[in-house]
Amino acid sequence: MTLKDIAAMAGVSVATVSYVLNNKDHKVSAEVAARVRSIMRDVNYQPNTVAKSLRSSKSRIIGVLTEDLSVWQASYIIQGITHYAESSGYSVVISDLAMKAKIQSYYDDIYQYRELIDTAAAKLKSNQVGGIIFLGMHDRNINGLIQTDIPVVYAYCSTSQAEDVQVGYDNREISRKIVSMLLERFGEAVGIIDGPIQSAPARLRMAGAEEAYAQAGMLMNPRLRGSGNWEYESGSRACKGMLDSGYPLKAIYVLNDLMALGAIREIQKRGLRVPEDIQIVGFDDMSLSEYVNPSLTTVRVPLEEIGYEAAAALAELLENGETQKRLICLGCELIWRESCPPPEGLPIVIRS
Amino acid sequence: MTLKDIAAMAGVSVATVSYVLNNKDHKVSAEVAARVRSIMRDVNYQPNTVAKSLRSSKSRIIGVLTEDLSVWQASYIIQGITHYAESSGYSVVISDLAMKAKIQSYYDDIYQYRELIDTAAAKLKSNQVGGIIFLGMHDRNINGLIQTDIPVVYAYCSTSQAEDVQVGYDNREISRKIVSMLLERFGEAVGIIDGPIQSAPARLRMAGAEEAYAQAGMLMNPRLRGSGNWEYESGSRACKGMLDSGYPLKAIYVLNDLMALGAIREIQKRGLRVPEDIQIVGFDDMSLSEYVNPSLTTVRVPLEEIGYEAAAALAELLENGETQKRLICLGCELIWRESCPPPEGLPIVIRS
DNA sequence: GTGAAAGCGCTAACAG
DNA sequence: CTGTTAGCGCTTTCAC
Repeated sequence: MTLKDIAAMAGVSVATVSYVLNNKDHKVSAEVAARVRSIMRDVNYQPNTVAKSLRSSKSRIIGVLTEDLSVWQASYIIQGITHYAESSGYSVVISDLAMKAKIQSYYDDIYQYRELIDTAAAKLKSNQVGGIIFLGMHDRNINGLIQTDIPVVYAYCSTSQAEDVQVGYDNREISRKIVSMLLERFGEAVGIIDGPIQSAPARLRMAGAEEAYAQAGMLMNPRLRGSGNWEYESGSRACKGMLDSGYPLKAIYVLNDLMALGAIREIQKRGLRVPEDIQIVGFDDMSLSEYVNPSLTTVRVPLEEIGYEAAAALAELLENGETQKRLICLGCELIWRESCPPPEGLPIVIRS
Repeated sequence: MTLKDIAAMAGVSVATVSYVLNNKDHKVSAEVAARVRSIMRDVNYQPNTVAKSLRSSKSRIIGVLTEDLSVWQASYIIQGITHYAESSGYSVVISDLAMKAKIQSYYDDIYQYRELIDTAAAKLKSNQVGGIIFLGMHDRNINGLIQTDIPVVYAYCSTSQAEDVQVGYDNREISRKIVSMLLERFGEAVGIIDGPIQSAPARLRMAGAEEAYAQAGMLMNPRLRGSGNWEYESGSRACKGMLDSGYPLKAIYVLNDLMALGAIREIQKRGLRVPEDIQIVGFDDMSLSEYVNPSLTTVRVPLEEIGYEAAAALAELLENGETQKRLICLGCELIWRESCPPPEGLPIVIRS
């Protein structure tokens, strides 16, 4: 079923049908438009978007380039992208670099990495995507890694190029608020488990924490500051160090949920209880953090919204050639659960 | 950069360039082919796949239609699909029904459901996908719900239409083996927490369990058989019922990880220990099941492989017009962890 | 072996 | 307002 068929059935030319299809109302009389439209509906006509974009050389296709599709955040972000796409007549094609499996130890081999990306971006382009949303694994800084002449939006990752449009979330402010709350309740007895030193989000979260200390006129006790690599075991280790230091410890802000679980395990291993003896706040709100024992108080990152906003920004770029929003920063929210119950039991809202 | 440009640079016609692009070796002399190829390489030529599929009216695009992208299994399966696609020159476009948010309580309103699917499938078709992989939420039976004239492969869901090609995993056999192992070790003191009655996989898992009982010449104690709705709370409830029955209980096979966590919580609440007092085996190997306390012994479903095989089957359908494999059933494996340690400490392999 | 040319389904001048 | 027409980049038949 093509434009031509519709045209024949309606007794008009293909041009006319094309006009009504594209809502060029001023080019076609109301009655003809109505007739054509009704025929389209009757035969359930679906325009061939491929031919359309071939001819008009502009496409309503969003390319999504993921560093690794299997990181748990990816599907939520992509759902946000498809949500926007479906509500705005875009379609989305996916390309997965599968970095975790492909380069593993070469993780820092920037050249191999660049080649992978270039190939994938080229393939995407040959599929006539109008632009690309790059979905990072969020730690690495991906300055200038993507070489292409179509618009790119960076989601859940960071670039330091000012002209890049990127959408992320507010690591710093939510951390400041959480640590403020913790300091107010537990004073000196607050610990922190940091992420890896190269991680941009970890640095931002620590900056927020330090701001909270400064505002409280307090100093961070270096013995109550551990550091991990985002993995479970490293959370246990860091927690062990803090516990062994002998300083009073009533609460720990752990910069991700996995390390928080590791920390909880270490605490419980020593016969201490969470939250009665030590409270724990994590970061990420992974899907199971609600179901562990004790359930985890943690920061929910607006993943779906990140995807949605990234798609919206790309669409704007595609349609207007530019965006105002270069740096979209979305707010997070603390989700109160058992590992750190809200003060006095009333769940005050902590949100950035 | 188009075929025409390449042709001009090589001093040949577009037809010739097209021949070498498509490796029609017998239609073009070796030297011309070599010259053209080197030019293509020099200018980094990327054929326009859209124009290609428009002209040849066959596409190397796989449409993935997900019932809900945010269920945790989806991203692994899709990674399998993209893995196959990338290694075989296909691209993949995604459409998400987002059923969880869109129809919620209308979950069983088959008509609204069908309309959603039809719309999505039509959109996919208008994007010129060659075929569709339908990614189910796995419980529902989706007989004849997809109406389209392009090939469809059903992944992680079930159809009872014999002519449909579907790829799933072996619920029954792995369950039989697990329950056999449990009966051998704990005799009468084995409980089971079932899934919802309408669930096809739950029925298969129960069938495997019953087979194990039959082979052992034993009968399932109805008081040690609970039933849930896959959710955490229902696992606690079912476990409570079994514990309250007063029958000796040394191990429970819980048909998914979430309910298994609920069951563990109930057990611990009563001051009993897992695995010392009661052992637990789950099903799914969700990403966090490794990190809960105690870590969960559970069944790993070959999600990536399901995606890969589904894509391979679709590709075969697209390229040959048919497949031998109508019903691809992949094996699962029991992952030994703390909640049910391997007998005698040596991790025997239980795999279907 | 190679090339000219028709046309996939659609858009957008341009002419009427 | 409506129709004619020339392509978008590519494949493929048919003639040379």
